[in-house]
Amino acid sequence: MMTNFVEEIRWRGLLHDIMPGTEEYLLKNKTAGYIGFDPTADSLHIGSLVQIIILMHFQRAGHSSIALIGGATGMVGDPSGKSAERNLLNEETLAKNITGVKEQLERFLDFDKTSSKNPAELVNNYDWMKDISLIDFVRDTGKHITVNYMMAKDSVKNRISGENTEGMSFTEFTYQLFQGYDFYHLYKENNCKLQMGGSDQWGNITTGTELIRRKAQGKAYAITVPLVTKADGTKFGKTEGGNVWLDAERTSPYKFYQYWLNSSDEDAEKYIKIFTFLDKETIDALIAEHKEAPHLRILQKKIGEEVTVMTHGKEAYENAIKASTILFGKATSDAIKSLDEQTFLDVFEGVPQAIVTRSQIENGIDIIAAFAETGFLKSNGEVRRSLKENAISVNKEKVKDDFIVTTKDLISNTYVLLQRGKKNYFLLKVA
RNA sequence: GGUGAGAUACUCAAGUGGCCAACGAGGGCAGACUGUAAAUCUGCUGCGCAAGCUUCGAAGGUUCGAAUCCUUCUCUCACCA
Repeated sequence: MMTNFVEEIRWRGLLHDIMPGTEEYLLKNKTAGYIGFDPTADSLHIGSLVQIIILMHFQRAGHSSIALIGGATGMVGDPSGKSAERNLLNEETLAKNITGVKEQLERFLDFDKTSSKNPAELVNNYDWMKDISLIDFVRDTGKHITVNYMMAKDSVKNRISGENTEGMSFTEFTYQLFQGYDFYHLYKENNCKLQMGGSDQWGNITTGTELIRRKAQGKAYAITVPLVTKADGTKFGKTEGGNVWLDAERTSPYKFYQYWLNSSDEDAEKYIKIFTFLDKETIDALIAEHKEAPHLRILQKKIGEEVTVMTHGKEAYENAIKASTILFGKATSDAIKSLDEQTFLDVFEGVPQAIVTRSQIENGIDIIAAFAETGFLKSNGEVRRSLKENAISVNKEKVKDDFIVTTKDLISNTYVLLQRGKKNYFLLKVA
């Protein structure tokens, strides 16, 4: 049984553009739809999460979702939304990226043919592109699309006219034909009638529907989703530390959770619709509740929970909560010492460290030396100043200038947590 | 190639012989407040506990004393060609 996929993404604010007739067609026919993922890195980031979620909705609505990995198109480079020529990836990197992206998609989409009634499918366009010769491609595909048509696309226009004099290589110009061919291929082989993607993909997608119309006299559909934005105008999915990745190695579950938790109220109302699968009533209730008591940040916590559990699993989510409580709550040094070493390291992943010897700590390290000589703070004077400001903590407890760091302060018998202010952490590690 | 202007701390920018570790603004950091937010208020922002030490494009020089005057060099900008 199919549900109204278009209506579902519409109320969630996930519908940017839709080809006329798409909604009606999807209501009457079970079909397949696809979204392409370019393997530009060995992990996807939360920007791609939107596309993944669209595929999940599509699958839930009773259709078949196809995730396409751009093994071939990734070698060409999509000019959409780019003002300058892209660097090409070498094959080795590309292979590694494809593997990484594949693994991540599997966490979200059900590809299992035995358990699922309408399993999702994972395809790599390299599989069919690699065997097409240039002559075949030019004769069989290129013949159907005019250069005039291709030139009219924004992604091309922006690069060959106006202010931008950088120009565009033939390689990138060809990209839309590659993507169009993918759609044609899936249309023929997988009964795929719909391509979805970010709003910048509209041009590339319609090249595909055009190709299908001319080459196969068929009708195919297109839907694009809006770019996720932040109310303050900064880029979604970026922190000072860089992208927020879906890979736990690159962005720890703790940081991942924190990213959502730190959403502004305004963004949170949008995000809960986009990134969670909660139904409308639940979301409306949560929004109302949040407005009553904004300081409790009900929305942010819920989004954090849903998305973190979906991406990293329940256990990782609970650890993230525990870590957050310790870092930002009124944690005592006892609570910190109660952490097992792994959780402790996860929480303080990326925190700078310095090595001290066991004998040093057994003799006791003067608080000024502990902060200055380890390189945490720049000078003794800075430590003294911070002490005066009451900004120095050891294991989450404020200390005075006569404090001596000794073995009793060790966590897991190995670490001492130094802190200046609320957000600057530093670890002493006993070697 | 010619002429002129300039180079001061993270950034902008005062200072034109001693009162200059150098006004002010922004930024940054911290404290209070708060929702791990924003706004606001307060403090700090070369090293040193201090005496003091090292800083104003670089190197020399004048002077009791130089960011400030002189010489050379490097770089930047403007105008001319």
